[in-house]
Amino acid sequence: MAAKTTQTSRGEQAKQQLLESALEIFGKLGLEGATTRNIAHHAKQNIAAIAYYFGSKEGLYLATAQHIADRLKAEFSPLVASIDQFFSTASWPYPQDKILAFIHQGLIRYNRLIFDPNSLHLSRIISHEQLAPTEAYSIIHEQGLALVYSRLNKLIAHYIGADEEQVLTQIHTHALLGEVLSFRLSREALLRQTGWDNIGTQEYELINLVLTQHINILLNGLKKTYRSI
Amino acid sequence: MAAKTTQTSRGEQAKQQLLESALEIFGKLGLEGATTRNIAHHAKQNIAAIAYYFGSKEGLYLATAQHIADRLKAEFSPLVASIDQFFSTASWPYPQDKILAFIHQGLIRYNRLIFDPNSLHLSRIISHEQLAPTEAYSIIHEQGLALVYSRLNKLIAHYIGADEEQVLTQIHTHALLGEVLSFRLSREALLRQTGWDNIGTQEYELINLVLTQHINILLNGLKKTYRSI
DNA sequence: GTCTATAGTCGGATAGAC
DNA sequence: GTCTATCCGACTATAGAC
Repeated sequence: MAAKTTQTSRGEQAKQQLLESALEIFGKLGLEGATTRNIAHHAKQNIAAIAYYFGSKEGLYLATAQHIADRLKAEFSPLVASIDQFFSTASWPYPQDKILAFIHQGLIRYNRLIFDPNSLHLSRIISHEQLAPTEAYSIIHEQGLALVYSRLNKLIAHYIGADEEQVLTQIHTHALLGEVLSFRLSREALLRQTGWDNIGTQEYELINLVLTQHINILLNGLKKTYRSI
Repeated sequence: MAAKTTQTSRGEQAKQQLLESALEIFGKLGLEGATTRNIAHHAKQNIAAIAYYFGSKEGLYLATAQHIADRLKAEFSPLVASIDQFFSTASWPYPQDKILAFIHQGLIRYNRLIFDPNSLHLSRIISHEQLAPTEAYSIIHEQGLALVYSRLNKLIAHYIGADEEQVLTQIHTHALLGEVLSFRLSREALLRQTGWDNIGTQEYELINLVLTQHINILLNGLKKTYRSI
């Protein structure tokens, strides 16, 4: 039994290492660019292990997508839970300052995730999938991104006084989230224009400052527009 | 001489067709995913033609980047020229409504370019390069994107009353441009959240409407902030 | 369960015919 | 200048030893 435990845990460990290396190397090189040799070598496992544990390169890629979805869920579920609780316990009209605080928390947490060195590869893969969606995108979106999008959209709708079901409202939400994402997705352009050679703590703080300001200006501006209708 | 002209033009045509196919296929599949066989076949040329005209697959990729930079230049140089002329002929304080109009023109033109079916592959390659920059990104940025970024930044600085050299100002510019880009870069997320199955004319108009509104709210909000300092 | 050796496939580049 | 045929390297997947 001791032997079995050791073997099982060794297998588990091999799987974990393969997954983490896959995250990194798929992130850097994309599905096509990455090779199973490369991933196996980086994970200090032999090439056959990938076929054994994940069936194929594709299987490993999908497992990586599931891993990303799980990470997103873990990262946002506490916030999502407290937002859901807020809406189910607070009574209408919901306190506006509380709603605004939730929106800030959500977007700032998104921004932090994006630049967290431990999650860098994660956002690379998500971006790749946005550009050229495969089956993996469904996993990531439905189990991960959609959580954040829908809550953020609901919060924004209630703050500016719009209908959360309306497409126009969803576009507002998308645009706002786009501000956050642009710092990751157009990272290279940002670096060149600012002359930065990296986005470290200082740069991150500046970005956060600007984002916070933009969120306030935009949401309060939209609120006025919707009120006046 | 007639023969020579014919041959030259045939060669030119082959080069052009290869370039256009490369744009499309590199855009769809990325540098790694695309194959020279695929590109040559799509261009109705033989495989050896790529090596002959562009030296290698890499050479073709760089030529594609140059092609993109040229397209960007062609698309924006009239606007850039009139902006430069505006700043050199108008006297301080520059008429604010004129500046705002230029900003709208720039961003809306950017948005149009992004969704123009003829330019779709172009923005795909740019996005790929933002995620994993190669030598090609330098060509695209320095000869194409930087033109737009710098003029837009100058306009925004003058409108909100900030210093165009300041990093903070550049971050404002980046965030604003990010709103536009997000509709392309996070296209898949947008489609899923709105339930759209494509971004056609109607959807494009809605996006434009929201963008225009956001630009006005944000810039006027920032203007107040900077005034009050 | 784990690993090595290899089969089978495909892609980029090139030699040489026309 | 243009094209076909082919080489060589690299990749995924698998068969079979341990």
